[in-house]
Amino acid sequence: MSKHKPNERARPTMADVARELGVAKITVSRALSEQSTVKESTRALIRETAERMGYRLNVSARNLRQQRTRTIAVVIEMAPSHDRLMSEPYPLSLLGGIMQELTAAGQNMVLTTIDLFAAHPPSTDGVILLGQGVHDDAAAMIEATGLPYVVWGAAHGPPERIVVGSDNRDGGRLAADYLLGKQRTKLLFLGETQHGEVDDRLGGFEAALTGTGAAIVDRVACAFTVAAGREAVSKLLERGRGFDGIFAASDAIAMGAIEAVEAQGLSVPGDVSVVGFDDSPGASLFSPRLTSVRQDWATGGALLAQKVLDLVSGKRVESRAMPVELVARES
Amino acid sequence: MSKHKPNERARPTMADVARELGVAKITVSRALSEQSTVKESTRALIRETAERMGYRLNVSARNLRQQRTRTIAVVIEMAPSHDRLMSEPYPLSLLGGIMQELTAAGQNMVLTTIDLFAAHPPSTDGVILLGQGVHDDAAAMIEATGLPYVVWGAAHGPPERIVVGSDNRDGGRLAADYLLGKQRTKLLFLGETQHGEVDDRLGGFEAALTGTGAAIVDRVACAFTVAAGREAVSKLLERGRGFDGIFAASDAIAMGAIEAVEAQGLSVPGDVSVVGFDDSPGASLFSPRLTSVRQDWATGGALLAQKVLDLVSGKRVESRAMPVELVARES
DNA sequence: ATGAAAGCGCTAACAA
DNA sequence: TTGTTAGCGCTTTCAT
Repeated sequence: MSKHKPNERARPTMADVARELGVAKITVSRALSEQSTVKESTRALIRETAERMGYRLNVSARNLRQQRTRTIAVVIEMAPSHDRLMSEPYPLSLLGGIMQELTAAGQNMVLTTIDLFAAHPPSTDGVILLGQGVHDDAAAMIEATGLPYVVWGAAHGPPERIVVGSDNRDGGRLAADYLLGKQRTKLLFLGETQHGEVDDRLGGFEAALTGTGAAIVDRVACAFTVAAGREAVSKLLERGRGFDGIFAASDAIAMGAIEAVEAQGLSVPGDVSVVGFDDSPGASLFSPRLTSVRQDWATGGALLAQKVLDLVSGKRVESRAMPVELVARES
Repeated sequence: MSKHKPNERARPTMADVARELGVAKITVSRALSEQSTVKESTRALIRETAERMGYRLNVSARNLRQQRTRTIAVVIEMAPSHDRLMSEPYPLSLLGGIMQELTAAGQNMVLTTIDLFAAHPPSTDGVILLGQGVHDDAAAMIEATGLPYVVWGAAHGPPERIVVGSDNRDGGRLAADYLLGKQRTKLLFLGETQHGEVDDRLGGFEAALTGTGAAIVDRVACAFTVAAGREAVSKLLERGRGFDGIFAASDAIAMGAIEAVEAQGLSVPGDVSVVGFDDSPGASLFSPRLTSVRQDWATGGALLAQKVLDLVSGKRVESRAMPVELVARES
């Protein structure tokens, strides 16, 4: 019958299904997308025939025709790994929140690194960027694509950029209040302030300290890992203990710091009080159980997703800082 | 000049760039994909012009024309969340291994749930499925798409299905050997054996016990959470302690079990020895530090990615069970 | 080294 | 309720 193609191995297209039934392919299109303008009996027939022939929609073709992809890119700065699980600033639960929301909206999510995104841009309608990168370079790269995008992090960029993040300044304040409540006066800050969010944490911490008698006696730039925290504090302790309280920019750093303190025969919280950040899963498992500032990752992720989808559909959108909460435990 | 379109707001296409320079659009295409058949000077000119005009490749159009998407779908069974971080059978590091490998191959990754995949199939060349689902239903659904796919889990399905997973039977054996070495003889197994991987763990555990004088005295189906582990063991202990060793299908379950044991005034490992599974990040933080069977997630993820890409490019591919390792700690 | 024509598979717009 | 026509933006094929 079909003189066009001698029955190749390839999968059938709408044209094939249409020819089989003697209808126009637009009718097949309408039927399979359940449009009510097609008679229900016709729809059923087409559905069955398509099924029987093994027909599958070619998503690329539809994306091209409709000029949209129902896909959002989530761009992270580096690949996750086992030893970074707890220390990563952007954990699985942030992704979970994003995914939940995108899924509910029927949107797919392509997960990619900043490098891959630059080299092989995927086909997407919008972008969620987790972390601006040092000096905003990641955000600038995304901006250049012209796609709608939102960022997780600190609002240090241009004011028109949509940013969702925790209220890191307030997190710093909470940490300060906790340490002040423990009568700590000589405080140590551990964290890399090149990172906008960490800078905000330090800012809020300092602000809450002014006029209290307590003060920051030292600050050490420090990666988000247990090892980095341990090393930083070990070095400091070699020249004697000049502090009685620590605010660490992540729980991993805090754990490393505590290990270093205890390695000197000192006790936490006896000699030194410690506050971490993130309330990671390990915080309540660690010994001593870690006091930490909790971020609401899941809600943050959901907000990111909502906002980027709103941007895609042309709505106006605003930045948002999410409240944080101090979880007081033993440290 | 351009009489076709009165300079719309839309982004320029290759045709626009071509018209601007008075060349054919195919030349623009060739130049931008750096084909050596185009004179270098022409290439440079086209590159600059495209850049100046803000040209961006339309990936959907290319995907349609080339009949491939450079994208692999990773299908998970449910969205990750904070409280599941440690207990999930498929953690971030598995994803990390997949991502690393796909990224290196210039492939994008779309992360999706089984439901979303069914409702809105993304445009992909292949699928990595994490977990077959109960009764294989997830795998069957993927199979029906006709796309090349590989599965993480246990090789309980049809033999032609490509499966990558840990050697769970050997993991069970290692757990048995450890408990036997601690002179434990009345053993408890905690885990949901509907789950193929867990079933293999139990199988290897039982096999290693035969003819040793030790035996399984009880087994409880149990979700992958701390709470489920705690509850299962609490219930058992209400009628007295009939066991002196526990093999739990995950570290989270093991932690819950230990909490329940200690809540009765018993000690781990004094009265009861416990082996977990996964060696999750919390295992070494927990008190007592948890003995656990470690899976090599990152390598597993990398293998999954390699194999699905091989399938996509028509190569022959085989299933693979990865070695596991017992990490002996305090429990 | 460059170009012209064709068409990937789908759906919007406009008939009938 | 169904059909016709056109075209999304790109790259393959075949010419020049």
